[in-house]
Amino acid sequence: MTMKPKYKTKQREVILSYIKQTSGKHITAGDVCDYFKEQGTPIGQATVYRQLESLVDEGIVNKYNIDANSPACFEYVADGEHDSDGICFHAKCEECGKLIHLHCEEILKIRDHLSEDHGFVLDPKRTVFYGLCEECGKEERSR
Amino acid sequence: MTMKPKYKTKQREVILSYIKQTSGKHITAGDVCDYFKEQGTPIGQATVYRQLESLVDEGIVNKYNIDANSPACFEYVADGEHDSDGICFHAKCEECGKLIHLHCEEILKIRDHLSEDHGFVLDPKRTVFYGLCEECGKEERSR
DNA sequence: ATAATTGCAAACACTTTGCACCTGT
DNA sequence: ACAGGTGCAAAGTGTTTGCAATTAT
Repeated sequence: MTMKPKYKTKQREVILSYIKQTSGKHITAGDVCDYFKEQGTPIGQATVYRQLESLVDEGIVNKYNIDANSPACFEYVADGEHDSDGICFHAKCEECGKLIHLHCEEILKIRDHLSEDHGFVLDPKRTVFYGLCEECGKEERSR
Repeated sequence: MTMKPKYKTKQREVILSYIKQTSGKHITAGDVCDYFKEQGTPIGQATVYRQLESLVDEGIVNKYNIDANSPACFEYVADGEHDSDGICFHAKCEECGKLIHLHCEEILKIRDHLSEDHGFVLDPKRTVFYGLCEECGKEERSR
């Protein structure tokens, strides 16, 4: 993984540029296709999937599988977070969809535990903690 | 959720019984279909999906969406664990696809941390740790 | 020149649905 | 009797793939 693309194509450029524009939001492969179709410069869906895949491999974009049967979400990795050795984890609220960035130390302990006791090398780029955020958790409890 | 089924059918009985037998393992809807086909008592896949769905609604079975593009996994909720908030976490190897069950205590700490320090209520059913398993991690390093 | 990328359409895998028939109550 | 369940086949989704044409180096 993390292999560089060989050629710099028009499609790659505009897809990356679009995904940068939408920083902070989650977009799906379909969103990308739709966007370029609307722009009058459609890109084949196979290309979109392939480019997104390689952007993920390169660590430029994160991919989240929210759940089976809903399309995968992609999100630009904020500048500065690249290659940061996985200091940033993400937690996503299942209720409101909010994405929380976890930069804290504690989280790293789980990584060490998995590594030491289970021999499992955790990949923070791909791992998302799902659950309920503070607000939504409160609502849930008050019901 | 947690609505009771109306009728007690043959299919429901045997599906539940099979899923109890496989406690501790993850099985897919396809596994269930295959099993009964091999037994010479096939059950329509629509029925399997529908019954699994209601077992999940009833809290008798847990469903895990490991990732898009691989089938959903089902697992019998061990007696006594019902409603117990789920003690089992999962780690999936990005390389070989192996799924590891994490039943250990340590993992629960992350849950407490997220809850106490971030107000985030982690959902173990939905959360999957991605990374490299022991074997694949070794291979990676030896390259 | 030649290796990679594109894009179409077809293939795929998993899951859901429509509907006529069967079963449990 | 009749609500509910079954099972087939068909439709739906999201994603991947084969391959000939195109493009970047």
